Amino acid sequence: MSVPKEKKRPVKELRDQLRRDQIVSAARVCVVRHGFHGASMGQIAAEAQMSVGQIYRYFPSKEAIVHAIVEGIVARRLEWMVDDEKQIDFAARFANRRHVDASDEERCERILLLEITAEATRNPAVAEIVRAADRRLRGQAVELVRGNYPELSEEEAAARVEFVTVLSEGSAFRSVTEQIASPTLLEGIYRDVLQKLFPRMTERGLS
Amino acid sequence: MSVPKEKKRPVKELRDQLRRDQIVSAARVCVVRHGFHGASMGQIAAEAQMSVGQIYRYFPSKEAIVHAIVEGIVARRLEWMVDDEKQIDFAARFANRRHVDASDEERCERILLLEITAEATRNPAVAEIVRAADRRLRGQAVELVRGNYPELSEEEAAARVEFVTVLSEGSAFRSVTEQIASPTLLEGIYRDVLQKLFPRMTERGLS
DNA sequence: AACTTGAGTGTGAACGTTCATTCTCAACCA
DNA sequence: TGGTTGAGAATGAACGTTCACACTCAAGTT
Repeated sequence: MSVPKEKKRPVKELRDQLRRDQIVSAARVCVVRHGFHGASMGQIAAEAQMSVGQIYRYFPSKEAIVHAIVEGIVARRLEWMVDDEKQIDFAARFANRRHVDASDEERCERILLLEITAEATRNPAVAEIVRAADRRLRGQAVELVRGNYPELSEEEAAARVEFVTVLSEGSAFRSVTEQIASPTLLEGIYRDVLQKLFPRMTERGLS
Repeated sequence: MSVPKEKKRPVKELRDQLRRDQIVSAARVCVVRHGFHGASMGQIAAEAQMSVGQIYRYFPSKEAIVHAIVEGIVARRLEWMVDDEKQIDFAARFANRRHVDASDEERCERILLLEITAEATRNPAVAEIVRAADRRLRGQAVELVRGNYPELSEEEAAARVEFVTVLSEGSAFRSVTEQIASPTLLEGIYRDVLQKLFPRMTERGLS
């Protein structure tokens, strides 16, 4: 009885994972459209092109889907920072990121981050996921900075990282509402500020 | 028949306004606790210590209450900036605002702003209220800056204002989740950056 | 002074929906 | 045939909203 299982499990699990991805992806669309509480299972099912009951075969509850979305977002933020090819570039990249008319995908990520932050203020489980990711992200960033700027104390590095994070999230959140100021000038300011915080960065980073 | 009415109208309208304030205030509490979609009329009524039906005497719908909350927040942001006693001080004040453990009231305002920004990404009416307030706020700030820094072009002033706004909203949003970095160091960075953008500010502003 | 009136103020049950979740049952492989 | 996969009806709770009905109280009528 165990032999056939061993043979079939891998393909089944792969398929299941694909299905879960499909559901999460559909849920993301619905959440962007209607918010965490506004997105109904019916809408998610329709978007995923399957029946409601089907979804419950892969997720125990709506809450679990929400968690999956949250985990996906924070995971992407982590790897986005880590695999940025050249270490400290992330700061420069962020400076440029803004105002170049973002792809739909990027816009969704920002809206979802907004939604998640709001949800984290009242949903302890979500808050914990966000906090955990935040800690890892921060730790990694501080390590990176200290590698490039050994003269900085850990505290100083942490403060600068926090500042850049504020800049990053602030610009992300503002970019989902209105945007008027000249991108060129604004980018100049970002560059100046980041240059001041990370002097050796721009030599490589802004190419 | 008209004489008694004329005598009673003012007091009635005052009382009605008080009532509306009471409802909005209760709704704010519920929205902070459960989000715009999560807050139910029943909860709001309980919080306001009146029956559900009573609320509908003062507001035509839940949506109307949401609008009232949004308008309250953006109005407060506007006047908060305007009546800041000394013009450009708002930037300095913002630099200090962070990390001094905020009052509950301030925390609520931030969470609501978060909620509103999220709602604005999908509710056109809310989006328009936010946009309108944003335009007024930005206009006012740019005017202020140009008064103090006539050497700046309007575009340059607008870009600096936008940057400060990003900083302000970014710090507000981040302060509702986790906060680790040293407040002192972080404040130093804020000060440096703002000093660079508004050189004549700190002489007065940070006292 | 006692009574009637009627508008204003209040309640909470009821309505029609919609929600998340569960259940049923047919179709389909092996 | 037995286990998996599919759809979608059933369920009960909760939602926003409405409504019928009570209470209050000052003005008007005897």
